[in-house]
Amino acid sequence: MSDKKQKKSDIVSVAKAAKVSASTVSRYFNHPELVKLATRRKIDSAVRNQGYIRNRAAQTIHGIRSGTIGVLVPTLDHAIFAEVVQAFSDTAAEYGFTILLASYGYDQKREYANLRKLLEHRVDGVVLTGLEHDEAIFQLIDSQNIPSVLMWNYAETSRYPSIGADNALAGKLIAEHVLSLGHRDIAYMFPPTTGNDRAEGRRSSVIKALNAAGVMVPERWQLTTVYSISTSKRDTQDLLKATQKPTAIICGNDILATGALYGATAAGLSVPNDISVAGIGDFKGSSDIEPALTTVRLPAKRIGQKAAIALANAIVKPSEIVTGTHCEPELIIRASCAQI
Amino acid sequence: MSDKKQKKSDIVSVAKAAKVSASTVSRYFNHPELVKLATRRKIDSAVRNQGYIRNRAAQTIHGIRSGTIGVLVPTLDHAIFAEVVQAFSDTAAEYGFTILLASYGYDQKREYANLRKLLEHRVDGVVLTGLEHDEAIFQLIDSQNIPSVLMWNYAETSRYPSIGADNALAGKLIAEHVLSLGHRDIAYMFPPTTGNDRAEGRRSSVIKALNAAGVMVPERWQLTTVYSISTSKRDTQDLLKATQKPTAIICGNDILATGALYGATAAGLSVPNDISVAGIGDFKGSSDIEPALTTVRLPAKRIGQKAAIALANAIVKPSEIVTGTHCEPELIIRASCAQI
DNA sequence: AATTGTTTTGCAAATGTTTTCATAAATTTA
DNA sequence: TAAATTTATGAAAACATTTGCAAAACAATT
Repeated sequence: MSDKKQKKSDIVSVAKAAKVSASTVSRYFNHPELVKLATRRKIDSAVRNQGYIRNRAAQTIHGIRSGTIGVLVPTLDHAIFAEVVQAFSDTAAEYGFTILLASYGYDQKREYANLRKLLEHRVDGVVLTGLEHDEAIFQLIDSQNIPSVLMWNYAETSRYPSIGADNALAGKLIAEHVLSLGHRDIAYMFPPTTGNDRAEGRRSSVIKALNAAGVMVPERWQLTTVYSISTSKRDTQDLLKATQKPTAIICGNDILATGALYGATAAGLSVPNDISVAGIGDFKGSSDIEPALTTVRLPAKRIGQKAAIALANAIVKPSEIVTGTHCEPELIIRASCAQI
Repeated sequence: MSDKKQKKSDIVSVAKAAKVSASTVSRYFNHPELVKLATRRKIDSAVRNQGYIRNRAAQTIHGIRSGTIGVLVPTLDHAIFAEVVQAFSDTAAEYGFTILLASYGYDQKREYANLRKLLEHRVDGVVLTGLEHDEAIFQLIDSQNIPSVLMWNYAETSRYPSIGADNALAGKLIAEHVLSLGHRDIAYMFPPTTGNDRAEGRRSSVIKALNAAGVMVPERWQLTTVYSISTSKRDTQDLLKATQKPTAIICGNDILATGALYGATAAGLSVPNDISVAGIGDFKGSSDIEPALTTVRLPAKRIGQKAAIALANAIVKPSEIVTGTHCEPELIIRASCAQI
């Protein structure tokens, strides 16, 4: 139809067509109240039949905001991160921002490289996942002085404002719940915690709570298992082959807990009669599984939303200081844990 | 440390520090082989201690590639899309591209608006999810003539090259498998199919295969259920309250199938002895659930990778034509379906 | 040492916008 | 109706780069 001369249309070609100057067209987009209604209409139709699309890059060059936010996550392959990113992206979109996404697979080198890429694109702000990052990462962000927030975890004294749940608290909640049911022979299973301060926070607080109650977990019952149902199922089965069995198993996340549940069942034990299983996270299927999983809810959606709001505000009004927000984890008691 | 004068450093300040011209610095980045080793080193150190980060926006303005790819997905909240995006993003990153992500929640209006945003950022290419999209979307992409691919679904005659699985084939595979086990009283459960050509393709081909075998599914057994384990569990329970029960239930995806499994169990039936349950997708947990789910594998990871490769190539060598790729769905026989 | 060829470099124009400042047009006031 | 305001528009500079072209530097050949 309006192929014109194959030339991509720019602001001046629109201006020509509307018989106004480029400045006016620019104003039409950025400060429409400054241009007369009649002119506005002329421009409007010119824009339309040229199929003109503004070039964000050209504005960005002026130090104007790029309208993008950089999001750095370890992986999208864990439902919980996908959920948090989804919520973040939806909310950021309401503020007119588009998401520049990079994942680094828990690899600090890649995280740094990805951050650089995002900065090359002049993102208006960045979100990192978790509290702890390579010092180089913080320095890089500082040097560019753009707003940034840490999401997923919360701590009062984080390097940047953090919006998330206190993982240590989550660990404490579930450990104390299991203890309160009378369990003393307790195993636990966590993912590898290198470069993963979420998991580490949960783990150490679970241990602390258990120790505080005088419960020492024998080494055989301290499992480290990659994030995968099948692996945790297998590891649980192995664990339960021994004659000495724990009466409860606390898992670092609901994926592991799901695997543990299956593993226990496969080992011929009944949950929660023979053994209790607890998770952390309250993932999507956790309430529907049989038996429904006792866990601690980490409000992923809320975290994503709040993080987006905080960052968008920080970008729009750079003067106001952003503060972190604690999205409280919540103990969710279901059927997979029982009184001993 | 090297705060300099708080001024963000640009190519000329680097040039000054290295005592060369801006052009040389530009070449240092884009065509390093054109600059002498000694000069390269001078520039290198200037870049380092100024903490200079290139401005992609300023290059993009020259019609040079922006180094970004726009990814449009309905939502990240379905594990399967998260997985495909993750694979896409990883592979695209290997080619030096960063992902500009937008999700539209199956809303065509939002999909169009998001696409416009991506184009404003001058993405070098776009990926859409699924084969069918509003005509306006195709027109918009055409008008910008940038390469684009459709991922997730495959069809030989799609509007743009498609990289994905043939959903109709997936539906056929599972339906014929269930039929081959001798089932004739078959129920099915699909998500709402408006704006979701994946689900629609599966649904109609399941129906076709059943009809071809002379099986008519009574209206009561044709369920439409939103993507959620709890809903599908409830719907399944309701379905199984009637005295007339199907001997098998075919589900449009593994989430629904998981719910169906739980629902059947909750209704006091044993899977697969009393009733068989089949899914489509082979999601992460599907092999670990008890009983393990019979399903059709849609190779999400492979699809994401191949789509990224195809698009990256299309961007880098615009002359070569991109062709679609069929990533074959594969029947995965596990324990949830049995001979009648 | 002069000539030729090659490799490096710098200058200046170009890219698509926004914005400041000045001017023109429209509106209000006297 | 002229002067004073206010509102709308345009010209040109600015933004951070890239690139074509030409000059400079260096190396190789006579």
